[in-house]
Amino acid sequence: MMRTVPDKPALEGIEAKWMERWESEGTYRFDRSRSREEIFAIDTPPPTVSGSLHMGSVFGYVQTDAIARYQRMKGMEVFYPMGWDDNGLPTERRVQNYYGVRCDPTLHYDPGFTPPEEAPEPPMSVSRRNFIELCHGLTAEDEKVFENLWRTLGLSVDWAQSYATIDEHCQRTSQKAFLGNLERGEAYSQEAPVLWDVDFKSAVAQAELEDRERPGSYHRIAFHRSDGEPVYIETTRPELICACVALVAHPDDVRYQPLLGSTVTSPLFGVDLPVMAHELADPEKGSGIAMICTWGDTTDVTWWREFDLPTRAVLQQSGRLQEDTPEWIDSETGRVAYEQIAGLYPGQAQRKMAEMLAESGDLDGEPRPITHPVKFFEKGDRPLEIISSRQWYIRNGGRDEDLRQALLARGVELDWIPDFMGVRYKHWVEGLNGDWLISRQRFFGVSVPVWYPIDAGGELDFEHPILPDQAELPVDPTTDAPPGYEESRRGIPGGFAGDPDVMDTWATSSLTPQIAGHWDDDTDLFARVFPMDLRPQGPEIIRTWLFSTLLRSHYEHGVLPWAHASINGWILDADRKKMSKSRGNVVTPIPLIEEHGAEAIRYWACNGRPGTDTAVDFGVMKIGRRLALKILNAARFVLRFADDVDPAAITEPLDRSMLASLSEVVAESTAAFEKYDYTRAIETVEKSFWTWTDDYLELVKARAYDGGAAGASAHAALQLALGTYLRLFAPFLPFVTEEVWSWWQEGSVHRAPWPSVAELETHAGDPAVFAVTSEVLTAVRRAKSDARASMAAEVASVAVVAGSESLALIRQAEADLKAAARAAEMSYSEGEFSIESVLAEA
RNA sequence: GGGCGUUUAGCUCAGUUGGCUAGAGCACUGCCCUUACAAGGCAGGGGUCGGCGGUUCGAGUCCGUCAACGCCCACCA
Repeated sequence: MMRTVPDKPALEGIEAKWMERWESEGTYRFDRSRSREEIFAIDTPPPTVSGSLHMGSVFGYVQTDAIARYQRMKGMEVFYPMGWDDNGLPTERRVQNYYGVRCDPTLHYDPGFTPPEEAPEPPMSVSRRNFIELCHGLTAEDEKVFENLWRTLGLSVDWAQSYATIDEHCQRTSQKAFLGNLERGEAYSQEAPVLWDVDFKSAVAQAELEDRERPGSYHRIAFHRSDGEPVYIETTRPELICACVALVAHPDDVRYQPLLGSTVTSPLFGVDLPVMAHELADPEKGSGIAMICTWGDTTDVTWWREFDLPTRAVLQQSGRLQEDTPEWIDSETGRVAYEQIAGLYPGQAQRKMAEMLAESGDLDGEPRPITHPVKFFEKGDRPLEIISSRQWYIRNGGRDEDLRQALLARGVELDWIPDFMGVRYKHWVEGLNGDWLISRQRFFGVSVPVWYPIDAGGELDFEHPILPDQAELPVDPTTDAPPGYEESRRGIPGGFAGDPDVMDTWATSSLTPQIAGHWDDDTDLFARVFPMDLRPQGPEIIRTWLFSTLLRSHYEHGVLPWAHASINGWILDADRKKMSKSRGNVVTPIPLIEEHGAEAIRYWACNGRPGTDTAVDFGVMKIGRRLALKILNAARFVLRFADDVDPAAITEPLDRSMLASLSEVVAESTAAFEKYDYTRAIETVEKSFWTWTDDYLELVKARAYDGGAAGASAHAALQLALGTYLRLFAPFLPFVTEEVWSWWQEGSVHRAPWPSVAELETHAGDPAVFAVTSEVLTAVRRAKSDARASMAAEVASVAVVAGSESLALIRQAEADLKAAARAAEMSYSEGEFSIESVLAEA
């Protein structure tokens, strides 16, 4: 092959060049003819495309790519698809803000609709179908931005395998899996209290909650015993007194023991309430006795369940108190009081209640401001309320000890990288307190694929849902008629009603192995890639994505979805603060790539260990760029000599010694990669490479220029080493290694075989020759540096004092050493190691 | 309140089953245009390994404890 080494090698332009070449040559195309044992399958996280690009996106994906590239060179066929998570609330929210629209499912589809140039204020209402079309359009744009980023970074994904969680294939997979869960009794619907976001008007799941510290006020309020004596409770939610069903105190609390089993009446409303005893009532909190409402918090739900208390729900899905006076408030004064707060939001109602209670004398003192944790939907802006509603659930072990134990066992079976991440999974599963709520009262998602019969009285029969035919999937029950019904029977007695809900994003993305592997329509492919090898992901979604994927696989296939889970760390800014939009310290990757180059960004990412928080560090990126440049320049030197080299010509002890060291590096790097320890791998290779360029290249330079048999040995050794280093660096620095490889080798370095000890060992000698020779060279350099002389300064003599074994090693490389040190004479004597260099007169 | 992780040079980090004077890069200092590389090279200074206590012939490495920071979880009266 013609060798084409540029005169002035540069990094500029090579990224774009190889990005295109890899695509056109199908370098990373997956070959599905290979058997399962020959395939390495990766369950890539589908990024939320409506989210912003940030360094966290870059970090984990590059690390995974390094592993993928290693596996590919090792000879595995790598199944490395990319998905986009476009389904769900984040997209809806982005579309609402971007176009200034809101979805109103009661409107009819407008085929000619185009959104206004400027987002209108207030937002305009559009039909469900128009809204969904806007979602599809915007996510398609967002996906292009992400794909461009991934390509720029050099991710070796097979773009032919891409999927999007809202596409038809994903919807079909998601609905099929749901119907399987339903058939086996793993999914069910139930009318129950749920955590409700009043802005999104949707239920949310336990995994999507977060606590936020919020200001509140303790109101000390009198309830009344039958003898007229007050019983004071302290509450932050006086507006829920109208929904109170009981009071509760600790059974051992002597203050309230006399009250247990008696009845008190609520202030203003005059409702009779029993006083109960429960261990969860904390004598230290407030006055030690609390009111139970339906429902102010999750403890209320617990008490309500355990005591089988009546349901007195007043909060509506809108977040307002209901307009009509509840029937349990049956006194005239009670009704008058309720009318004051009817239809208000909780905050307004609370202020009104405080006024009314002060007036009636039931408020003791002023409300006392406090700060307390309040449950929020992680993407929400207002506190969650608890309301009663019918929702779909998948059993997850939260209410079934056997299942919980089985899922904990799966967590133990999984290989966690790093190990301690398994603990997070364990604690999450142990802490589950309810089944997984998967239905959402939203629009841009996969429909819950069921309909309900409507009886003659107009009531929906939720116990006997009508299911679709498999062949019809995916279905949208809000527009499609169920099997055996005409569309005209929708919503009428004796007809049917479609379930209006969609499934949560996680209900679909928990099936990424099944989606990517085409479980529903390509059993041959699925058998070749499933169970997968690796799930790389962030730590914050262990409780969601990892857990739910494991659960679905456990149900559907009875196995772990993958053998290994690699959890990356957090990205921190220079001040070691976690990056977040609210802090305003997010660093976006595109400008960084433009400034430092993709290789530099990759180098930074590959130096972040799994599970270890990593700071964005421009210094590290700079080093990566320097390394890439060094590879170019070193290669230019190596390849300036003979075109045809013969490895059999490698006879010089120094050359054979260098190759022996390199062989150790190959072994160490391979062992590290086998343990998914890519940082160890790059570290080992990099350290060795710098020694190679700084010492070995300097030592053999003169001999290489001189030629002859000794020169031929150097030429061959240099090329053998270069070819090895390029392959060792290829997983990390794919562009520069490919560029140099193309100067003198056929094919892609990324499809070249991973270096082996076997290919080097026949040319390897004693690694100590190179090591000790380097030491002597360093000592001579130090002498020159101390003398403030140029490294090119002539040295009259170098006196080496060392042990006899070391002396013997050094003598083997004497000629190289003299040339590199510019030394006229070398002398040797036995003793404590020391080097004495006498510089020649200037 | 519970759990996990981190704490090593000014900065970012290595330090693999406990073993010679604790390492790298950046930054800093000095020298050097040496025909692969000046967006470079060579050399150098710099740390009582968060505190305390313990095990051991020997501890950055193991155990206990405390502290700071980060993250996760927790029943919000």
